[in-house]
Amino acid sequence: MSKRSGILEFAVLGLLRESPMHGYELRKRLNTSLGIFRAFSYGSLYPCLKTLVVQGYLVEETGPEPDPLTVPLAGRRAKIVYRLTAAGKEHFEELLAHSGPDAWEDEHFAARFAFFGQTSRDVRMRVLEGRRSRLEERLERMRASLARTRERLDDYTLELQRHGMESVEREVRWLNELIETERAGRPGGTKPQPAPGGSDERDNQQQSGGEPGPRVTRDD
Amino acid sequence: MSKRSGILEFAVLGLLRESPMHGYELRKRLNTSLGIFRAFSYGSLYPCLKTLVVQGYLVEETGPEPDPLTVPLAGRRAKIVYRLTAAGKEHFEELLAHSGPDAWEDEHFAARFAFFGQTSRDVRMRVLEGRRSRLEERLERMRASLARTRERLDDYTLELQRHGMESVEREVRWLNELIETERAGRPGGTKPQPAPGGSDERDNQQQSGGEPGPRVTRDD
DNA sequence: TTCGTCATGTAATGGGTTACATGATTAC
DNA sequence: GTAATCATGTAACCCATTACATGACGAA
Repeated sequence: MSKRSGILEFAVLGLLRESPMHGYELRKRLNTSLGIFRAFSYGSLYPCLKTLVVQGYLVEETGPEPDPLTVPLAGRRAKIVYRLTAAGKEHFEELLAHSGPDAWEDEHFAARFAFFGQTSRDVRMRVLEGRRSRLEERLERMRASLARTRERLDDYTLELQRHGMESVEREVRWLNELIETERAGRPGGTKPQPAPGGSDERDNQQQSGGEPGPRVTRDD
Repeated sequence: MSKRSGILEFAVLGLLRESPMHGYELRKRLNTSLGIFRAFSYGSLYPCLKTLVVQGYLVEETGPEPDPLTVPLAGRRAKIVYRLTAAGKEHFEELLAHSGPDAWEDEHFAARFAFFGQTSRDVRMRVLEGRRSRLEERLERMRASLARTRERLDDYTLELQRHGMESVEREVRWLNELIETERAGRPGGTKPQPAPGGSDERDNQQQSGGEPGPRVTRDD
């Protein structure tokens, strides 16, 4: 009942950091706005919110203060709006910076990336570089395994491996570009709240091959 | 204790179809040879094997028949070699053909693809096309969501979505090529046991952009 | 004789899902 | 007044993981 450590918690804190919301709305944003996350269900979202409240990272606010005078009904079930506390904000900051051992895995990385707009540049750099080196390890192992088993596998398996490797390679290139852009960006050390003006030189035509990593799954 | 329905079961059956193996070896092949699968742990593998035995899809064979005369030791703990039964083979075939609702998701698809060498052409076609239409649905939703929220998101979120969409688009193109190759291939309807001779015209230079889909994760 | 690797397992836990149950509000 | 969708939740399960425990076998 206490150990919440998943993408969901992270994403909830991140979204709530931008503005208070109630559960239903939260879930929608999880599925659509961010584009990255697989569709979390209410079955996981609501319990998660509860424990975050218990931990003191969130506070519930019952209803948008509808002026008790105009709404005399007693048992009126109101929307529960969740607001991030100071402790919650701090906790989120820690999660961003801390970078546990699995922080570079696909979904964890995607989740972090999704909140880059709220992240300081040095943390962004660490995340991007961490992800990159994780992918490079992956490539290493794939290359090794491929060399070991070459010719002993049928064409389909080979094609699958080749395809997988290319995907990873592409993502590495993508990361390289992002890192370079990041390096060249305004040297200001922190919080570019609205949006990073950088990365505009090259328009969105077709170069700059975007790639595989960030998992996109179905929303509702 | 009865409902085994995961990638693991599928992969185990598929690997065992090629040849009998014991658990330890099985796990290694799961992690490396196939390249696709995330590293399954013994904690999931062995229980899985047990239930498959109970279900009659596998039989255990204790040790490689080391000739009882030469090895008189009584309690000699032997390797347990698992062999696919006829029922097991049939079951695997069903799983391949059946195509439940989540059969087109990333890992399920990758697992199926990994056994294409043992799969009939029409099933291969169905799998590839199923995957493709699933991805196209995904694209549809992504485009819609992007159109809805354009300009209201910061550059990073946008970049992430763009990147995600490109990944999906690339995989669609990859599938298109595979499907075309499949269509053009030898018209023989079934089991190209060793390897499909097709898809050789275009060498592995750089066209035919391979892409994102099949999840590759770390092995041990 | 000790270390690494092969080899097999179990118990507790984790992070999520589905299916279900309920009720309020809005649009027709 | 009824259907869709907004809104909140619970219980049971799923598929896997980690950490742990055991032991055989080969090579240094």
